[in-house]
Amino acid sequence: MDEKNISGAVIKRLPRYFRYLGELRDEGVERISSGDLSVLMKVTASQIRQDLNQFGGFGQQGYGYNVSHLYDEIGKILGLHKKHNLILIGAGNLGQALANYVNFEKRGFIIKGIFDKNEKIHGKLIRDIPISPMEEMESFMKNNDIDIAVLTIPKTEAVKVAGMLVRCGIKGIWNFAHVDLNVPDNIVVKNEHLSESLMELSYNLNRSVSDKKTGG
Amino acid sequence: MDEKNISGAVIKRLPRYFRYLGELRDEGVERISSGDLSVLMKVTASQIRQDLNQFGGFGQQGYGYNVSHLYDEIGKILGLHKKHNLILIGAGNLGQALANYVNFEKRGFIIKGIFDKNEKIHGKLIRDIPISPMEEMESFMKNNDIDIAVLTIPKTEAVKVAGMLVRCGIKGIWNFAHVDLNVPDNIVVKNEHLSESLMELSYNLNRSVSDKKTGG
DNA sequence: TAGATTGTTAATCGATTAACAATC
DNA sequence: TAGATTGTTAATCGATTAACAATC
Repeated sequence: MDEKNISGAVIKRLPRYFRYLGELRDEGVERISSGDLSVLMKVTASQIRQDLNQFGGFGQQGYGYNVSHLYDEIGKILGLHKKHNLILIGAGNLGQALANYVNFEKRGFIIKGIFDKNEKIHGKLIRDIPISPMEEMESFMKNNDIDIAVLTIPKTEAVKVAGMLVRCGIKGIWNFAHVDLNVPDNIVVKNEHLSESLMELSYNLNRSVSDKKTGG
Repeated sequence: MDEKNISGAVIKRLPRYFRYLGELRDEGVERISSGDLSVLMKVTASQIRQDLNQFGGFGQQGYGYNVSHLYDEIGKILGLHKKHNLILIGAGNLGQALANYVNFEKRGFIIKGIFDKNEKIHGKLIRDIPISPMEEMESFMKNNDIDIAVLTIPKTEAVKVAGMLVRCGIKGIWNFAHVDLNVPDNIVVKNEHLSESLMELSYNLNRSVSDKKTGG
């Protein structure tokens, strides 16, 4: 809404800038130039300046960028100054791993509820949050201002559950199921297709040294 | 080695083609045109033809593509016809989740060893594989023809362990630690920075409907 | 053969990099 | 002021889409 249309390529790079700036800030570095940052991050200085300027002039000629200020600004752009309430659907191994990951909470992503259809684990606590039956999801969402659902269930169920979430007014879905969810355009889906990542890695393994190019 | 230089953008799309073709094959579909596949996958037919032609003429004018054959060919391109031996380093929640994920094994990614520095869990079995101390990693790698290491340890340790892996002759690293590993050019690193994904999702949540664009 | 659909070239679009005037 | 470094425009490079001749 506030900014002009920013390309997805730029957005994907913001969290990495955020990470490097956070580390610099923690090391007590006050200012940095696009040139120095480009060496650190192994990207071009031109790209850094171009990217940051999509959002306004955070730098100053002859000086560079104030690390702490730029860090805060990128945080705001990414929406990290706001709290996001999440629910986790699917309390299997992966779901539990994500629920236990404290760093999300530090960034304002708060897991409010955990749901699973397996009644044997209902009531079990994960970081003080009880695992609840799927049937309770709908009313829970109404009462808890949930923005994001994390889907860590098999693909066969994911499509159905995504439909339920949409009806309950979810805004974003972080999808770990290996299936493409078909949801309305105003709902943000971020797929985490780990097996596709591994296949990409596999492809690159078989290339010659010079061809290789991976990372992200 | 065999193919000319293929762009990373194309490679990233191959696993998704592979998935759709696998599903079509399982449904008994024998052939499909780029046009029909483009509708299914929500990409342009032109892109499909362009992508596939990087690797040779898999189709036939007036007919389309043979689903089963194309599936096999893409599998080969991705290196899925070969077995890959993996080790998992870090048997915390996420590591255990990945180790328990059977589908990797189905695609030829076999976890041979699991290592963790926490001695309390040494000897514990995950899918019949005992968790071993880090000290045994080096000799294990020598005796077991390991291609890929899955790094599910905190970022503070990941850099150090990556160095060890390089010295042991690892070919690829699937890195879940939130840090950029600094390894020689001939080693393939695929980063899985989940928190950066979540930030990207967060950014898109705050955009207006029309701006939004996410997915992969 | 006629129709369908590929393989491939050309056109367009978008993203990255280079260059430099503005300015702190 | 002189030097440094941004913000921004222009040039380049790469990726996507359109178009159509080749051909099954």
